[in-house]
Amino acid sequence: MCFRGFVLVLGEQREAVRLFNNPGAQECADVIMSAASKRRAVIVLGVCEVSYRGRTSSELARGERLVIVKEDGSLLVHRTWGYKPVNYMPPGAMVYAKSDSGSVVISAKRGSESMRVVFHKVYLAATLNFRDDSSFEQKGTEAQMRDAVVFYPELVEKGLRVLTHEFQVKSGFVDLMALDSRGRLVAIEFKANPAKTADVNQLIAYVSRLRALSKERGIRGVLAAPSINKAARKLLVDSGLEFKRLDKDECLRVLEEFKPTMSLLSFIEKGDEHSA
Amino acid sequence: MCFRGFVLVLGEQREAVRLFNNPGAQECADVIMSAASKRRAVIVLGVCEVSYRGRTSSELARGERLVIVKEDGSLLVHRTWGYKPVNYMPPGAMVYAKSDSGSVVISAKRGSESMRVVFHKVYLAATLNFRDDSSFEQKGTEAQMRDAVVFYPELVEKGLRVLTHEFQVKSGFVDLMALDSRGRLVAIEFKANPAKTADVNQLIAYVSRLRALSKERGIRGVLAAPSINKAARKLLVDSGLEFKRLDKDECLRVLEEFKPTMSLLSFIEKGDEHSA
DNA sequence: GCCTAGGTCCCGTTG
DNA sequence: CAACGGGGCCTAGGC
Repeated sequence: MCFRGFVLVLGEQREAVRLFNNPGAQECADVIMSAASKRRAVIVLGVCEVSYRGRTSSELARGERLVIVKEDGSLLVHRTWGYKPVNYMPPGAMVYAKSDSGSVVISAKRGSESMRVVFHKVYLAATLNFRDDSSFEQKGTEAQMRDAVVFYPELVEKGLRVLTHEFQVKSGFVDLMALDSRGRLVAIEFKANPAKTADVNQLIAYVSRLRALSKERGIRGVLAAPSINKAARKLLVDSGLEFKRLDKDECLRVLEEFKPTMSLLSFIEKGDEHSA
Repeated sequence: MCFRGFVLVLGEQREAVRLFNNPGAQECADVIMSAASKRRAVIVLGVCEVSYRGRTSSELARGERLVIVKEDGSLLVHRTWGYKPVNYMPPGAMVYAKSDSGSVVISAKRGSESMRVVFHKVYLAATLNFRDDSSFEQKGTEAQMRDAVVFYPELVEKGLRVLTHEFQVKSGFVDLMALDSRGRLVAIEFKANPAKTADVNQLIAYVSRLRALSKERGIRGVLAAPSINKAARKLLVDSGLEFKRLDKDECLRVLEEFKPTMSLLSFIEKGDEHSA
């Protein structure tokens, strides 16, 4: 069965998808421009080639691909394999489409970068009038590990008192500054993933900076992560720093437990802001 | 105009795209499973919710989205904005689809990670039988900058002689080792992008390692990049290291010029391998 | 605007 | 297999 050259409207109460089957070059360009003006996304399936000039430059010869023009100006060229788009523009690009001697030319500009997709044949174009206002909730991030320790410092060690977070030193930001039970400063760096040498280097830089600042020799550095690789552990220990295994799930349990308190705290903080 | 419930085949000589308009849950699941068995990509437009468990965990409530199931098992859930998929599985996932009480459930597993997309309504499914064997060529990478300097060391400075590249020290690999006109060792670190403090830290680690190894105090460290940010430059200079501006385009010109020589060299190297 | 750091980073390369 | 570094990284948050 092969139908050609008509438009389909899909969606029950509303026109969520409008399909253009085997559109001509001019029609396809019009569809893209019209969607862009209404801030709607478009997908295009067909035979194209792509060139990019900007941070590097690249050429992609003719092939069949899926192109997505999104409502924020991002532009993705996907092959039928691979996580990443083979070519793209991040959000914020100005996207234009025109017909040029039988081809559809989509060009995108963003600062000093530019991209050009030339479609020699378009099998299908579809404009998307999508509703999607759901929030995306994620659990188990590095920030949440840090929050868990703020609320329950014993996750790292007994007697720990939290001083501040995101403490700025010359070489960056220390995730958490605390005092241990013997009154020594502790710089804590959290990693949600197995700690690597780069993470240790980061902690080394922070602690050496802190030691330079305070002349206090007793400053401790703790790398808190679910695990640490061998080379990293050796470098850590050789540098006089410590590793503390911190389980993501345990952190999440703590956060769940402290949720009421957290809400209360956030209420109090807001109150302070008003009275300040 | 509103057509419902038929299949469309697009593509001139070949069935490049097969469209399923408003498919039922069972039909859609079958389409996905059949495409998976033939290693073909599928796109699905419709109303879905997504959950993910793995390195973190996430929930995405109901909304209209584009889902791409690729032939290598990667699975992307795209909203109508943003460069990145809101949920995804990288290549290598096992993807299954089934119909469950009127919904299409797509599940993907990959090691300890799993993802589940439930479509409450599918507007459109399309299987892609795409041909795309074009190579993707990119110019202006860090490796190419290094190669340019190997062939024309004067890009960094007069009288420089290249010794080796990717020289391993404890803290990593020095991009390029060379001797300057006065016989001093030079460690060169290339960056294709504006150099940051992290890059300087890397070079500091390398040079201090080299100095420890050779006891030679005259070892120089050079950071070669198109530009360097202020803080990084200060850290660099304070650490007794040097910055050399290296233009990407200039490097590319050099590579173009030396292309004949490079081919010759590669031929000779191959010959060496055979004779070795 | 720059800069810093996280990411379900992905991805290739190498030991 | 793990480990390491690059990426047109992208993205969020500070300043």
